Parts: sequence; structure tokens; C-alpha cells
Amino acid sequence: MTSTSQDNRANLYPEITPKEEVETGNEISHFILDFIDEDLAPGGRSEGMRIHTRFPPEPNGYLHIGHAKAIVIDFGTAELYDGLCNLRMDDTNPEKEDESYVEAIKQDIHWLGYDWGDRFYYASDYFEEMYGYAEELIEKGLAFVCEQTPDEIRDTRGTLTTPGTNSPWRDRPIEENMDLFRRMRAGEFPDGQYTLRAKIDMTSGNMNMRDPVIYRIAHKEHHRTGNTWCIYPMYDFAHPLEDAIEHITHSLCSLEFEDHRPLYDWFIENCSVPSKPRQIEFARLNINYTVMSKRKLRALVEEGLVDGWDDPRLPTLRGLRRRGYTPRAIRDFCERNGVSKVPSVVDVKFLEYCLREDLNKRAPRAMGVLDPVRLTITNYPEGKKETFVVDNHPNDPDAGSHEITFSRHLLIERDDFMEDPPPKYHRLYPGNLVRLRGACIVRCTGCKKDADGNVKEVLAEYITGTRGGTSPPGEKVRGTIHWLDEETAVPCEIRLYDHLFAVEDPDGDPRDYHELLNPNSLTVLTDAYVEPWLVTAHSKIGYQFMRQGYFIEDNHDSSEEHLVFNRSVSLRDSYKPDM
RNA sequence: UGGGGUGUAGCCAAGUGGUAAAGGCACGGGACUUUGACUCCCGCAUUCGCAGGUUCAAGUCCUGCCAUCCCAGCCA
Repeated sequence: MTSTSQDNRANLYPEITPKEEVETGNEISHFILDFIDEDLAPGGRSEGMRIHTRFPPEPNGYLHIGHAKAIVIDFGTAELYDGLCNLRMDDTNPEKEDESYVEAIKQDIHWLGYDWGDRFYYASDYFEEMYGYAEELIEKGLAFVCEQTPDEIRDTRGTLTTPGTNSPWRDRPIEENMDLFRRMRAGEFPDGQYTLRAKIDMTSGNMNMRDPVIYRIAHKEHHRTGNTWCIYPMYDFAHPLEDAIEHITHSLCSLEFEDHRPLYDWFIENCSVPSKPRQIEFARLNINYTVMSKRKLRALVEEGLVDGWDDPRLPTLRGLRRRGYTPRAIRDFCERNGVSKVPSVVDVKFLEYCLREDLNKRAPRAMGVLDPVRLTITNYPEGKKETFVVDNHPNDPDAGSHEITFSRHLLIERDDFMEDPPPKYHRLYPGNLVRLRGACIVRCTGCKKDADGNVKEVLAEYITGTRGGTSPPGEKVRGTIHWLDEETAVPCEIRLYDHLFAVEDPDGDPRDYHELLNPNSLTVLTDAYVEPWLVTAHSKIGYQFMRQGYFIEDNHDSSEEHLVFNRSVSLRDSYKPDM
């Protein structure tokens, strides 16, 4: 179908790694880096140490672009200081977590361009050590076994404005606490019978300090430790210990953990851990016209409102990948947004800009017609055919070239013809000269319509001496349009995407989210055509369909027999009809 | 009548007492153009949530106020 002599270098541009990015010098500066610099300075808490961070996802869902920001910060910060970043599954709750997410998470992080070397861990690896620290707290009189029910705990915790009251079990003797805790571990009690609580301060203004539960009984099989344990540590207790055990120097997390920091520090101080990590919080990423919470994403998937976790309209990394987002663009987006403590909502236009910027430099150009109408070159003989060579990239000669064919009957975009155009319309209308990109100049001579007045065929004649598309002497051709040879054009399906939600802030809208969905978030074009080159080119980063946008083959549904393209993002369009 | 944060342009975001408040996105205008793309130029906060105060000098320091986000899981 396609010529074998084509210079096919659609994948000329490799992904560059984040490390190479750092080396090519992005100047990044924000408060976390300032803190680290202080810690590294003489007399600082990290003086002489190698910076060590971690990314600690809970394996209970797929990663989204909000996680990407955290990943870029965690791994990126380590890279910046020539330090290390661990990947750790925070699997302390067997009720919610599952091994099936683990591989997906690792895959997505690798895809984003980061690597944790041999430092892949599970929080559950440390259950024994954590248990030891809990016994230490009991021994120090800093933890007690409590018999209050969940309701009682809630009732005695107090409210935001009133202090809590001590549990009646708070002063249980150390030996008794130890005995009970060991029997909790031994499985002598049913779920919920006892908890282990830290003994801190029931009157604290910080709710987290009101004798928080640090161990609960759950006779539940854990995805890794099986039935070894029937007591599991809570996040607030487990996390600082995990960090300390791994010698994390800086534990970077999101803002909602800010008021957990006193608790974090309390455990670090009161358990004889091998290192003293510092927790620093930053604002998580939000983007308008979408939702980021796992709960809401899950609802969309489970209700079948989208096509799985990798639906191209979703902000999941799998969705973005299927949509055609490059790791480079996502990293760039995260970095350029900066790191601060301002709860912010970034304009999705900025994300799109980052993608265009990347793809403009690297994506091979091709022609695709989304909404076709026939263009007949009336002075070009029926049956004649010729071939043109077009560059794969207008600004980069090294990107190679490929061939396209031309004949009497072509396919053009329906809106590139108007019988009665507004002023400054540079495309086809009776009498106007237009360039068929890469082929020649034609003059529009009219059109044929069906009984209902719909344009069925546009008519034009080519201007001799304009082969390749050079302007005829003395004339300036303002309009250039894309086209396909009807004979060789390959039919395909094209999917156009728009915001999943019709409102800017779905989270802040009181209406039910079903009402907020954008009914036009997906448009399927079944009568679209592309160059035959695309059947075999297989560009990993997709193509720019000239004058349209960037498109990538769908990683589920496309095949050489039935091509399916997703529009990753449209081109900027500054054309405004004068009315 | 709790605790912890945050307020610099439509959106991000620098700024750490001293000549004119970075930069990017968006937006508007122009040049160039075989993509109405790209690229390139120009414009876009007399003012930093508000009100006082300190100072020769305040977005930066002080006081008060306002707005807004997070916290009452045996979730993370």
C-alpha cells in the first residue's frame, strides 16, 4: 500500500529523562528547596547527609496527575541533590488495598520517567519493627490499650471547640497494657474489642493529638503478610516510622497532613528510631473542569460514565497516556506550576499548552480529514496520478520525509469551502486561489449540491507551474489547506475529546455530579480519513494532523485494519470570522 | 470563645525593608508563514486581602480586621 522507499523516521525523538532535564539546567526554586538547603548547611539537621525522599502511594487505586506532581517533587528533589528516592507502598490497611494496583503504580511511575533503583518497599515489610516500637511506647507509659467502642471514642474526643475527656482505660498499668497488646497480636480478641492508643493530650486544640488510635484489630488477610497479623498500625503511627526506618531525610507530603506533623514528630521523638526525618507539606494539584479524588474517579469508572480507568478524558496517568500526553509534557507541567502552599486550581489550558509545546517540536506532520467533502480538479485528467514528497517536520529537516499521492478526486475538510464566505476567509470559495499543501495551487470554480442544497462536491482547477505549491508569479496565495487523495486515503475513526465536566469547579458545585458532566466530552468521527503513511508509521508520540491538532493511535482499539485516533489536543486557532 | 494553613493580575507564581512589583499561561494587537500552527515583536498589577502603625524607605516589620482551606475514621 505504501512505498517502501519512504524515509520513515516517525520516532526520531527519544524521550529525555528527568535527570537529563536537571542537567540541562531548569532553574527551580521553592520553599522546600530552601528548607533542605538550610538543613544541609553547617549545623543543620541534615549536615553531611545524602538527601533521601520517598513516594508512598497506597495501593488502592490508579495514579492521576495529582500524584504526578508529588512524584515530580519527590523524585525530582532527590535528583536535584543527587540523592535517592524510594518507592514505598503504604499498605497498612488490608481492608482497602490490593496487590493488583502495585504493578500498575510501578508502571505509571516508570512511564513518567522515574526510577527507584532497588529501593522498592512495602510498609508491611516493617510490621514487626513497628510492633516493637509500639511495645516501647507502652513500656514508656506512652501508650495504652483502650476498650472504648468507636462510638465512645468519638463521643469522648470532644469537638473542634471543646476538649475531649480521658478514656477510663488511660491509666491502665504498663504490665496489663503489655499483656493485652500481646494478646491482641496473638489473635485472642475480635475486631474492635481493643485498640492501642498513644497517651498524649485529650485537651489539645489539635484533634490529632487527642490520644490517637495507633493499632486496631482486624482479622483480615493482608495482600502480602497474609494472616500473619490481625492487628494493623494506623497511618499516623506507621508513616513516621517507615520514613525513619528507611532513613528518609525529607518526607514531602500534602497540606492536609500539616496538623499531623506534631504527631509525626512525637512518634519520631518517643520511639528509638534510627533517623529523624523532617516532614514538609506542599499544596496538592487541582485542575479545573475535572475531579481528582480517587472516590469520584472510581464512581465515574464504576458507573460506566467513562471507558475505564484509562479513559482519555480522565486525569489518570493511564488516561492521559491513552489521550496522547507525553511524560515530558506532564513533568514540564508539574514543574512549571511551581511548588507552594497556596491551594490552587490550575487552568487546564496550561496543561494543554505544555503538551502542544512538546509535540510541536517532536511530532511528525501528516494530513487527516475529519469531515470530508470531495474536491474535484476539473482540469486534471481522470486516472492520472502523481506523487509528492512532503517533509515530516517543517522546522526540522532531520525528521525526514514521506510520499503522498495526488489525483483528480481529492478529499478536503468540509469547512474549507464556503460558497458565500465572510471577509478574510482565505480558503476555497468561487474565484479564490488556494494552495493544496505540498501539491499545487488551485482556483475554486464552484460546487455541486444535492437536492437539499448541501454541498456534495467542490470544483477547482489547478494552476500550471505551481507544482509543489509555489505561488504563481505576482500572486500571493493566502490560504493553504490540507487534502487527501480519494484513491489512497485510508478511512479511520477519530475521537475528539472535550472537558469531562461542563463546569469549572465540579468539586465546589452543589449539584449532583451527573448533572455536571459535559454531554459533549466525546465526539466520535466515523467518516474520517488519513494518509496511508499512518497505517505503518506507528509514531509513539502520535502526529500532528496539519491545521487540526495532535492525534495518537488509540492503544486499545486501533489496528492496521481499523485505525482509531484520539485527538490529544487541538492546535491553537486564532481564526475569528468577521461577522 | 479550638488548632493548623493560605491571601501578589482571569490562572499559576517570583519577591526574604532600598533605584521602575520577575517569569509563564490566558487574553489583545502586529510581523513572518506552503499549517489562520510554530517563531518573533508589542501590550497587559501606580499596586501586593482590608485598615492603621513603625521607617528617610514596606508586598516585605508591627497591630487589628476580613476572606478562604484543612482537622472531630479503629482511612491514608
